[in-house]
Amino acid sequence: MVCRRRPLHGKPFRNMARSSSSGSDKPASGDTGDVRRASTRSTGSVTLGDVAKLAGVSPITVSRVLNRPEMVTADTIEAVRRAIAETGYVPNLLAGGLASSRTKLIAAIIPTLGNAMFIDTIQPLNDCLSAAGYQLMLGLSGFPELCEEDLLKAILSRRPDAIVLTGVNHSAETRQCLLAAKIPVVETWDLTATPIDMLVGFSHEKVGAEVANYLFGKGYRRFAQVCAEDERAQIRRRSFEAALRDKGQSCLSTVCVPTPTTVRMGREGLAQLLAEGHRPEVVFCSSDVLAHGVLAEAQSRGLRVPDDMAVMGFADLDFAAYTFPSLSTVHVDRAAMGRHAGEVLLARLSGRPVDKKMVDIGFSIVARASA
Amino acid sequence: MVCRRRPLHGKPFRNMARSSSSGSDKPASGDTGDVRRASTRSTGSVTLGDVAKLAGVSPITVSRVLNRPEMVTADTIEAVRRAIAETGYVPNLLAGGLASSRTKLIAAIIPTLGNAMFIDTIQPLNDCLSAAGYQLMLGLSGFPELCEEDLLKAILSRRPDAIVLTGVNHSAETRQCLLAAKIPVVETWDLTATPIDMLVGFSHEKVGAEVANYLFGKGYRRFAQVCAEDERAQIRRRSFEAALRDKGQSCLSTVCVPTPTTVRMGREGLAQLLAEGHRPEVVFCSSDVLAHGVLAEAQSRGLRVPDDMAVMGFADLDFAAYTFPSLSTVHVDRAAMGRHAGEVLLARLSGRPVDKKMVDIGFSIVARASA
DNA sequence: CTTTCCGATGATAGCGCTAACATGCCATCC
DNA sequence: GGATGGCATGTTAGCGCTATCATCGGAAAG
Repeated sequence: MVCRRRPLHGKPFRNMARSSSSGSDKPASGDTGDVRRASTRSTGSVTLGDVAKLAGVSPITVSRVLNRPEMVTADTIEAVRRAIAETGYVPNLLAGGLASSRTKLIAAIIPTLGNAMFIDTIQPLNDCLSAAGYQLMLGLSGFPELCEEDLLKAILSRRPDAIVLTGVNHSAETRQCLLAAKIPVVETWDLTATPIDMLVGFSHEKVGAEVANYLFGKGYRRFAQVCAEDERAQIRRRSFEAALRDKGQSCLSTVCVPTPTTVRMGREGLAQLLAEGHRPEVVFCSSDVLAHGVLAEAQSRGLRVPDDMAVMGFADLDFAAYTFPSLSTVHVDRAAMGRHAGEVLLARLSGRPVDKKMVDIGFSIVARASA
Repeated sequence: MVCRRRPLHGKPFRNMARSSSSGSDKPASGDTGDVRRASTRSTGSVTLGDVAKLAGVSPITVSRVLNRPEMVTADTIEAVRRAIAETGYVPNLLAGGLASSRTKLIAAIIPTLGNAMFIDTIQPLNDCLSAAGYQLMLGLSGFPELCEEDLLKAILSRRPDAIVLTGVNHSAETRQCLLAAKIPVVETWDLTATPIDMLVGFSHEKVGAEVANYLFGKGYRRFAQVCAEDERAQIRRRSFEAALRDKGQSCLSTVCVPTPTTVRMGREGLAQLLAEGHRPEVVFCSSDVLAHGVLAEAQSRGLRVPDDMAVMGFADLDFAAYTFPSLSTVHVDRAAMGRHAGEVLLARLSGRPVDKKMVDIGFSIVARASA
């Protein structure tokens, strides 16, 4: 049943004798009595060597079956596969990565899991990478970009083959670490003239300006905002205000809320605006989640949306088209960002050239019922 | 300025000579000319040995400064820290993990990132673990539990120190792998009489039954459901129906939708129920997201909630209290599940005994405006 | 003053894997 | 028929780190 291997090259199969010094070693009395002296450090788990012994080949051949099967004949593969199944061997990627300097690990740093925006980028990134045999490791920076460097070092200590970052503002030390690691880097969710390596994002400045244009064009004049404290949201907010000024308008008031944003913050944000005595015709929110809260608060007060007050969101999250009334927002192709990041990384890692190192995926205003 | 180390024990400091065979090695001519002959495989990055040389100590001492500083005197630590900063050394956890069989990596498998329920468990788990110096690695199984085993093997090949699973239904092979890995395991989000190792969850059967009791008690009689196809949702659904039967009632209709659930599916689910000619008094949804969609669809049709139709959700996601009308639902302390999982793992990993290997964290009905 | 012990540090030998080169076999070529 | 080359496989030597035990100097004990 078991495919017995011929003794290749007439040499008796002998391996795993790693104990004695590399010079002339006096063989153990029986020669075949190659008793693997249980090292004090042995972990006891099945190793590639165990599989090799069972299959009657050398360890490197097992390694090849797993990593470069095209180098091995069909029946060797068969014998090795059988041995792997029989032993329940699970490769040790720590050892493999250490030896080859390739870990098949790609890290992505996002601010939080609590924001569906980033998740929608990560999911396709993960799909793309795992299809190519890479594993994605997520790092959560928490929004304050303070400890990004520590997180990065923790991640780099696992020697990922590449890394995906959210945002483009990184400390000098962070850039330094990344450069020193000499691995492909993709920054996402924003644009900059000075990317570390590769980049896929869109202009938050333009978003703010275009939203201002859109709302102004629809005839709204009394503007307010509920805006998250995160960096990119603040960029949108400022360019929104700047664009209004260009039209001789201004923003009545802006309520700032912490990140990640919640529906509750949206409700309380509108409540605060109204409590301050403002009666905005339209509220621009830095996320659809906030917009949803504003919508709920408006309804609970009997305000009709958009007639009494219009609401504009950002991101076009999956629910935006299905709230009542449906949410006008800014569509960002988050999945495309993730896919693109995955593709350029895979290209780099397989040695293919990457033509466009910087990609602006743009955005579009989605006019629905709420504004 | 630099704290020069005395030559301990009068021996000249000599290390990193790893090239020649272990037997008698003829020293390079000048003795001090210990030129590190660039190996063909050298990765070029800063190693612990480089730091050691700069600090004037042995590599193992640097290792101790990083991992067990209590074994090292204050000024040695100081010298090593300085050398680390100067060289920009980033430890290689592949090598460290390989040597010590401890990776400081903990893996968690969840079905999807698209469901806020699981995220809310993962976030506190992550916080808890990273505070203890562990890193969390997420694995996404996708809902069909088909390839869980492959994912698990990919994860185990990185030799995590422990693993967190979602759900309790695992294939025989999966259990086998886990047992063979000999690491702590926590199953979450469900209960079972036969956990692999440790467990923290709640009874989905009881949820279904109690929701039936609650809604029946409020006087509703015409029941319908919109229910995700996932395993645990189906358990809730069946026990909901069983409990209704016990009261001589029945469920008019159940619309099943794929996972992860979206607001859209909720809207379409209610639309389908109504199109089929049902006029339920209350709709029990397998997630708050679906419930939110049902709410929106009801509003868009001018149905008053809960007067014309009541809606019940599940999970008590962060928005549930802030929709309009606010959502009656089943509260599950997802964060506590994550914290608990983290705590028992950390206890195990630090050798402390875990008294309660199985924990039922329970749930509670939250009566708000919608039902 | 010697012995004992302890705390700080070092030398050695792997952890399990793969890069790089070596080897043997066979088919092909002149 | 020997040289040539290509292919499948094997041997050797690390990858960078830590477990383990050895060692050393000095404090405590006798």
